[in-house]
Amino acid sequence: MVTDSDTTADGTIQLLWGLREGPTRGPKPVLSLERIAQAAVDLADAEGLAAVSMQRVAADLDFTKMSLYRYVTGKDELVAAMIDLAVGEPPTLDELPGTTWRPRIEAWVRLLAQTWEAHPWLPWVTMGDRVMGPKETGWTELSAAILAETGLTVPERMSLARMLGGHVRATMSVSTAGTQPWVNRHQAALLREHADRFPTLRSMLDGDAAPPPDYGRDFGLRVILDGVELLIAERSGRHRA
Amino acid sequence: MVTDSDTTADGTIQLLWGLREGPTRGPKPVLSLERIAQAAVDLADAEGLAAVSMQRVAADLDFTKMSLYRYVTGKDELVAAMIDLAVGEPPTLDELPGTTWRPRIEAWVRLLAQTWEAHPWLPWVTMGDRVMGPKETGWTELSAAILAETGLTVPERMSLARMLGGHVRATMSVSTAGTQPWVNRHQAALLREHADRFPTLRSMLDGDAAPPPDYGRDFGLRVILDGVELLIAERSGRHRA
DNA sequence: GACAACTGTGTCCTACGGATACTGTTTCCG
DNA sequence: CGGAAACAGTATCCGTAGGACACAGTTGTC
Repeated sequence: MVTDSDTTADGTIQLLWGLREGPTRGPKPVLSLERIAQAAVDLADAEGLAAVSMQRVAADLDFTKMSLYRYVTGKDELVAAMIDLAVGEPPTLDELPGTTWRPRIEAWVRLLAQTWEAHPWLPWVTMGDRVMGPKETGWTELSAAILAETGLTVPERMSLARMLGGHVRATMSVSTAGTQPWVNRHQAALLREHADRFPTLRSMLDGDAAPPPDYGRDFGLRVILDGVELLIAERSGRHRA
Repeated sequence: MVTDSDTTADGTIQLLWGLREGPTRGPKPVLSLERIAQAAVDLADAEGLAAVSMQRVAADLDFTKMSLYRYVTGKDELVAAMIDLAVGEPPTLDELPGTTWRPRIEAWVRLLAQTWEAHPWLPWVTMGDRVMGPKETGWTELSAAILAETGLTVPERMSLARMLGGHVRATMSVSTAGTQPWVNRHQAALLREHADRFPTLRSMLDGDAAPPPDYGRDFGLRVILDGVELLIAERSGRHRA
C-alpha cells in the first residue's frame, strides 16, 4: 500500500507530470488516464474512498479491471492521479483579494478548504511523504509566493504553509452529531459517566457558547496569522533598534 | 473499513472503557485484549500499520486468526485498542513544568509529539470521527484543564486543543531525504525542471537557511501560542476599557 | 503483407476481513 | 455427581481486494 521506493516514485512522477511516452504503434487507446481518474474521483466523492477499487472504477467505465493497468501501474498511481485531478488548478495571485499577504493567505486557505470539502477523502490521502502533481505543486507555489512578502526565512515560510494545510485538514472531517461540535454524542455520554476523571471536559459539555459552524477554522486561522504578524513586528522592531 | 454506525461504536466503547462483561462459565481465556493489542502495536511499530493484519497478529501470538475475534469484534476495534494502548497514560497537571498555561501546553505538545514519534502510525489512525478511549480522553482532559486558564470560550479552547494536535500531526511523517526539509528529492528535481511554473519554490531550493530538525514544530507552536496570547491581551484590554 | 507493438480480456494467484460450524473445556445447577 | 449450558480456540469456507501473466485482436511500419 505504501510506496516505499524510488522506482515507484519515478513511475508516478512520469504519470503526473506528463512524461509517459505515448506509443504510436498499436491500437488506439479507448480509455485515458483522465477518464479513469475522473471516474475514480466521482466514485470517491459519491461513496467514499473505500468504494474506490480497480474493479469498481473499471465497472463504472464499462471496462475490465485489468485494462486500467495499461494507464496506471497500480492503485497508488491511480490515487495520485485522483489527487491532482481533484485538487484542481490553483487560482493566480491576482485573483486573490487584497494586496498584502494576510488577506491573500486567508483567501488561499478558504479556497483550499472549499476544494477539500468538495472531496472529503482528500485529507486522508494527502498525508505523508508523496510526490505532488503539478496542480498541487501550483497551490504550494502560490502559498510560497504569498508568504514571500512576510520576510520570514525559507523554512519558516514552508513550515507555515504546511501548517495552514494541516489546519484545513484538522478543521474538517469531524462528526456533526452532538450538542458540542468538539465531541460526538458517544463521547459526551462517556464524559458524563466519568465526570470524576474528566472534570474539565465534563464541565465544558454544558456550556452554551455558540459553536462555530466551521469547527474553529476561522478562529485558528486568526490565531496563527496574528502570531505571524507579531513575529514580523518583533523582527522589524529589532531591525530598527 | 470506516465504522459508520452506532452498533459498531457501542461495541468499541464497551471494549475500550472496560464495559465488556467477562463471562464466568466456559474455559479460561488464554489470550487477552491487552496481549493482542500489544502484539499489534509492536508489529505496527516495527513494520508499519500495513503489516498489521489479523493473520499476522495472531501468528505473532501463536494463535489462529479467528481466535482474536473472541476478544475483538473486528479490525476496527483492534485498531481502537491499539490507539489507546499506544497513546498511553497522560501526565498529570503537576508533572508539567511551569505554573502558567503557556509552558504547560508547550510541554503537553512536546510529550504528545514524543509519544507519536514512538508510534509513527498513530497520526494516520487518529483522524476522523472516532470514539476515544480513556487514555486518549485523558490527554484531551489535560489540555482542556491547561487551557482553562486562558479565559477563552469553550469552543475556542477545544478548537485550540484540536489545532495543537493537528499541528503535531502535520509536523511529523515527512520525508527526510532532501536538501531542504520541506521537499523530497523527487520534488526538488521537478521544481528545478519546471522553474518557470514554480519560480518561488524554485528560488527557495537554493536557500541555505538552517533547516529545523523538527520540521517547524517549535516554530509553529510559537506562532500559535503568540497568537493566543495576543488574543487574550486584546480581550483583557477591552475589558479594562 | 509480415511483423512488431500495442490495447483490452480472461484466468489465476495471494492476502485480506469475516461468517459459520465445529471440538474441547470449564462451571454451574439440579 | 453428572449432565447441560456457556464458553475458548480451531478449521473451513466465502467474497473481495490488488496484481501477475498469457492471450486475442488491432494498428502502424518496413
